[in-house]
Amino acid sequence: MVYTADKRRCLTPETDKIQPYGASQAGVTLIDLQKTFSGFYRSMVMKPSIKDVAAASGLSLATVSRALTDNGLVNEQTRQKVLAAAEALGYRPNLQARRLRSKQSQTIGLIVADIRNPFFTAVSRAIEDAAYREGIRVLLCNSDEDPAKEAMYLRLMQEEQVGGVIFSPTLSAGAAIAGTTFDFPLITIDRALGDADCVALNNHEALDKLVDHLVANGYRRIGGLFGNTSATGQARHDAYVSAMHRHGLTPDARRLVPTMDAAQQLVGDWLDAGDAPEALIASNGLTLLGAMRAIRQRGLRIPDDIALAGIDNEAWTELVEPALTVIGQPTYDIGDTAMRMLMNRIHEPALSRRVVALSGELIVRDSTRPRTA
Amino acid sequence: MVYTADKRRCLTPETDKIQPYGASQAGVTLIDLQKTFSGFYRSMVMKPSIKDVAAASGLSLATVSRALTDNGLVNEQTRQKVLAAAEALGYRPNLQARRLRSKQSQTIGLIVADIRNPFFTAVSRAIEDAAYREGIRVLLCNSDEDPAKEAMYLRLMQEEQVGGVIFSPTLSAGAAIAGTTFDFPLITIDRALGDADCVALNNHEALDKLVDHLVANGYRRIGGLFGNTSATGQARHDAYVSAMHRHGLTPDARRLVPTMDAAQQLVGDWLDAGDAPEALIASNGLTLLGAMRAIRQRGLRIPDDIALAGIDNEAWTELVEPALTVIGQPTYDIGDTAMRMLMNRIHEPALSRRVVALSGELIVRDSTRPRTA
DNA sequence: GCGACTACTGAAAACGTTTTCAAATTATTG
DNA sequence: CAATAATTTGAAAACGTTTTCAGTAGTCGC
Repeated sequence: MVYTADKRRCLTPETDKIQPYGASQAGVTLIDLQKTFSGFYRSMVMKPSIKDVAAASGLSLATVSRALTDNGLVNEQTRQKVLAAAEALGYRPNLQARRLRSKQSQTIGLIVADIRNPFFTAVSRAIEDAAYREGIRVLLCNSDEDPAKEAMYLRLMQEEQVGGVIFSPTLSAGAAIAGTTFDFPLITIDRALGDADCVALNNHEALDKLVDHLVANGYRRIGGLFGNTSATGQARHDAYVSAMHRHGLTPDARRLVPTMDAAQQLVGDWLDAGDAPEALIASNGLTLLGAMRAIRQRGLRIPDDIALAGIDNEAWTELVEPALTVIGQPTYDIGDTAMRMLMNRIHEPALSRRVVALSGELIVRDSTRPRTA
Repeated sequence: MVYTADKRRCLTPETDKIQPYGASQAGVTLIDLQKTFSGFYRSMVMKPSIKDVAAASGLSLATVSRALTDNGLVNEQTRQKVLAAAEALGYRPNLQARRLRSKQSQTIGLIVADIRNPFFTAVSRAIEDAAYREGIRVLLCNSDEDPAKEAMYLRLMQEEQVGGVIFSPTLSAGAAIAGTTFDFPLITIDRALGDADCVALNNHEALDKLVDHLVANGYRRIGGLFGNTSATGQARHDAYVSAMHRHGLTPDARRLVPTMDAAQQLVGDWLDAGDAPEALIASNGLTLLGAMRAIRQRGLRIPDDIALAGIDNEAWTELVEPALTVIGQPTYDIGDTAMRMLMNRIHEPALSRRVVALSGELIVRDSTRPRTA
């Protein structure tokens, strides 16, 4: 039996009447026929189902199903027979049917702001490694920091009956999904959200390290650049302010949409205004990049005119001249931990909320050399 | 009715007997109970199905189904009634059931070598944008250039009944899947494979541009670094060789595993050996990075001691000192085109093979300044 | 007012599995 | 050896949809 997209058109009695064929133009009919007989990727034979395996092995559906999935509920000899028959027929399970019946999708969702952000790329790679190790699929979505998209994707995850979701929410996500309960556990990464488990950089410690380092190297007027779309921007901002106060210094923080262009614009204006700080901390890779470009654009020297440090140890930070001092995030660890926590919570839903703060590593490079002036 | 993971344990007669509870330690029993009554994310009521919507609206299953999916097969008034009922009940379709019955998974697969490679990140972002625009899910897999993983993921895609797969195969993939036919169309990106549609950079043109540019700037002894795991490495190598010959120059190409570390090692050895070329072309972002590091490590000046150019206009290439001359790949275009071709082929399976070569852009920067020596 | 068509609806089958329930067989125990 | 338990199997129900098929009501043209 041939299974093609247009099977109906060619095989059902309804279309054996003159009318449909007569009504269609010659060209269309031709294409239809080609489609029908093209063996390029549609196999010509019906794919074997568990039923066929049962018939071939002389056993019942139930037994075959058990042999193929369970472990130990079936006689080893029988199991081998089933496996052999399945192999011979080239049987492949239909995951949709399996999921429908078993109510287990073996799938998790991963909603990140933008996969092009190297931080998320690294994290998601870790998540995927862990997932596929456990035979779990990952559905990846980009929210673009857009609360509407976030809500849509969360709804989608419901429909997909995912077992859980790992998520980096925007600030507004909290309000948007407040009160909503999901059929799956939620683990947030990088940013906190409501009462969901969270794994993120230890922001307080990270900003402490950066400020301490800059102060130790003689900088006093230290400015900060923090994202205004995420709880993390907020957390880093607060940590920066308190670290500055601890040193008896006056914080000078600017909040912005965390994109390269916005940072370049903002830092440019800041520099042009003439009240530029002695050192600048950028709270993520993109804003650090924007800041660097703005400084370069104006022909200023780092760190002599202005020192620069940031968060996210991206490859380029080491290659630029001068190399940039950064806090390296344990990206792979974050993803791996998130996945572990998710698996754990799926099995033990009642655990109380856990927040894991992972330490970043201060990587000192030339952009924050001791102040000479 | 409560649906929890351990429903069976609490409700079936089998476990109402003393034995299981008696056998378990107190702690375990406690956790089980917590799980049962935890409303944290498992909703306490059964999710409404299409059946409930039918009951609520006083219509049949069939009509409700049609109202929810079809367009025009149902009276508009009826449709509104259904929609209202669905809304009131908070109905969400079960995608597994829908897919099982309709045999349409509305899902495509995306198998890339490594999502951490910015090239693939950019491409996959384009693919996902296009996919979600069409209401299609994307299943992302990293093959790590491992033919065994590739084969495994392709089999997985079969089981997922995906509508199609976009794939960046290794060189050996061809041999591995030769003769195999899939139930879905395959579009390869970046690299060719068998008779599958392909969309990639116009490698010949790209290498021509690079070599021409270097020659025009006075370089003669131009070395090349090319990956040995992909058809693309091969294609770029061949294009390089023919471009060199066209100029009457002797090619000096090295093949390697295309990773940063391997490139750094190889270029380091090359430099140490004393026969380093005047200019070096690296065939992708990772090898370019490795080459840059090796050159830096030895304190050599670019381009005075050795000029450097590559393929892939990654953000860092512009920021390093000196900025690097590269061929920028139309990454977003590649993904977008691949998706378009896939959709097209799903609808018209019989089309003959199409290979799309997109032009890259030569971005001239300081690393290939005219030769002064 | 009749036949033919159209627009709409519902009952029931189907999709390919897993799971339940009960039965049959074999092993274990006192 | 009888009684009980454990192991292994199969028939049939279930999962939540879409699709087929058939039917009913309304409309149109003559």
